[in-house]
Amino acid sequence: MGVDEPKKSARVTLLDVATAARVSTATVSRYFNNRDALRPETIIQVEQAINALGYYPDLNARALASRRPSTLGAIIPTTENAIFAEGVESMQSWLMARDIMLMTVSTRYQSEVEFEQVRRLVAHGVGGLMLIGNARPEETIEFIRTHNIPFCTAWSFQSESDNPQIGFNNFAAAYKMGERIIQAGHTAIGVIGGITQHNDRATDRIRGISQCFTDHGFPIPEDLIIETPYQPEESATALDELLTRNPDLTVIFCGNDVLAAGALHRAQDRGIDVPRQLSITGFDDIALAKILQPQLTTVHLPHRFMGEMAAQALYDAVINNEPVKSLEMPFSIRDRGTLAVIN
Amino acid sequence: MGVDEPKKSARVTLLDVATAARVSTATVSRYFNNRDALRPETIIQVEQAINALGYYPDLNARALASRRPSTLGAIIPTTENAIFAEGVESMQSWLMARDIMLMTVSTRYQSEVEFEQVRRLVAHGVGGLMLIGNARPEETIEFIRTHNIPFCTAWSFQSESDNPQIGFNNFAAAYKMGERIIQAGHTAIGVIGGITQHNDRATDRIRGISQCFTDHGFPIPEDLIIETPYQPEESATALDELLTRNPDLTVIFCGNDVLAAGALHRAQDRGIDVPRQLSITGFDDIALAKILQPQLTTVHLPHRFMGEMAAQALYDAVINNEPVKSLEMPFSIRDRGTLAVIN
DNA sequence: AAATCGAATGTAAGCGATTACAAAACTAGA
DNA sequence: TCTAGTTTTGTAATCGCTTACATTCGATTT
Repeated sequence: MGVDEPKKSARVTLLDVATAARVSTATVSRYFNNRDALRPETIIQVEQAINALGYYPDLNARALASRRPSTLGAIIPTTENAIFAEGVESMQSWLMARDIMLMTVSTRYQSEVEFEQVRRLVAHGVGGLMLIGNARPEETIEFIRTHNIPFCTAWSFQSESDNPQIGFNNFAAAYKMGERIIQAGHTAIGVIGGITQHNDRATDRIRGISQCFTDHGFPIPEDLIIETPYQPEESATALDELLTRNPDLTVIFCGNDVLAAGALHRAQDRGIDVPRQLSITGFDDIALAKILQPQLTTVHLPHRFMGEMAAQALYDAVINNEPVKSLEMPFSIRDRGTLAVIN
Repeated sequence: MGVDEPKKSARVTLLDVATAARVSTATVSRYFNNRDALRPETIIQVEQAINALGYYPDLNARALASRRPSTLGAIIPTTENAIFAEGVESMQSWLMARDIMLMTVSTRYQSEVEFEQVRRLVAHGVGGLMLIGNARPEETIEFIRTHNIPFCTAWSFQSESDNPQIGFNNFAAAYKMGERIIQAGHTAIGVIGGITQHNDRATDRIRGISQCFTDHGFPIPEDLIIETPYQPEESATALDELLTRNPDLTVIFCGNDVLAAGALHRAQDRGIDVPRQLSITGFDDIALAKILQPQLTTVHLPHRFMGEMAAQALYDAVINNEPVKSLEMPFSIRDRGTLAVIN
């Protein structure tokens, strides 16, 4: 280690590169943003200086000067639920390839904090925002609109909403699952759904299954629909309750896979054979669905793909100034081991 | 809506506030950064202007001007594993309360890309960096050190490493679990671990259990230690293999809970009673551990707490210029239903 | 009333980039 | 050779903020 080593390695700036390459800062900047405007020899000169100095641009400074943001934001309920974790992960990797960073924060299902998080993300300069679902106080969207920042909602697609949405129709998916269940011969159903307050996905799923059973002549009694937090223990308790209210239930529709896991677990604890004596259906098709025993019959959703699409939509909006375009994602039923055919 | 509404809401800047409050920009800046230096009346003036205009600071510009970063970075293997997802989530929320954003990216276990991600995060101006584990090419740490940015590694604590670490001793934890297993009367053990290449956690866990059994006089034959990716199906296959190689195994030590779930699942598929005929242990204590049937006996680790500590360590380093201090986290065994006492 | 001094505020130079606009260097055509 | 028209490069303002330094303002001291 020499004595004359720089102690505090000050940042290598554009100016340093320019000086070393004997050109102006504008030229170096062009090297990154408008290379075609440069003579080949100049390009080489600059390139050498960059390599020699180990320069890389300060993306924040660039964002400031160019008025073109270098980050996007995503606000999700929780990373604990793999569907969101996977979704933002694929957003992230799609965006990173384009030199955009994603800032992810989670509300942990405290919807009151979402607005504050929007503010913070905007203060941090995000050029676009992804939120989950459409259920929220108006002022949040208003704030975003006022500040003129592109956004979309995801994991939900509701024709009645005028937000740009990259999501799927939870109502339809639940309805579809209902049809499967009815086809399999079930009429006595119990429902364990997520908390519907401030959660349009949970709401639509419950609405979907209810509507389906009503349409087919088996309206579900109100007391056979229970809302619980997305935790296995809660769901287990709910199952007990449901079975108390109607011991003849042959199937439990669960609002997501975690809930289904809890119900399955409890059923097995009670010595109930799933699916022979009781069928259980899930929703989301997270990895867990295939780990459970028997494997869960559930609604498959393209979470990763959806994340990527959201990233793309936001990117196009932010970088190319296009309006954010909505996109309805497909869903499908994964028939596995927890839905039995009866008659 | 009126005609004279501002079409493109240009950003409200410090200058706007200053003008409105009839003070200089420096004064407004002081309102945020050095309020004590202001006369009470001035504070009120500025406050009113801020509220009237709905101003909030541009954190990137602030970072640029103050040379004090407003973001930290975290690079994790995957969000698919809840331990990391939870960890970064708690980092994030701890930091957000302090006006710092966390940029999280995942390598998806492709360790080659980590270096590139470090570069990108640094380009995006992160003031500090958290990496997972200590196994990586030297140049990565070298790069970080050269650029003088504080960092720590996490989820691993190795006395032999000189990285600042916020983690736990994987070796010791596995060793401890080994002692439990031996206490329970087992001597014929099989191991299903994660891929050890570029993964010191996986490595140390396997080393720990091996060393323990060796120390107690039951060295584990090499062919009874299998490495597989962290996926239930892989683990299931590994279990089959293990049982082929030695049908008399009474216990399987798994490198994490997902692996344990896969093994458990397969064992049950084969009609093996867990734990009566075969015990299985996990590692990490993720939510899944309690969903499984029977519930998993596993090593409990304070993932969220660890994330918070890492955030704190980095924060102190970045904001207060302290050196990053290491911290060894505790672990404990959660005795649940998959480890049986035999003979 | 003048001098002194600390507190409160203002001025203006950056931070590291981008980008109008201007200037210089080429290229071709006459 | 000179001029007009393109390319290529440079100059300098700007993005929104912080902060060293200078200035002003009062209150206190003499």
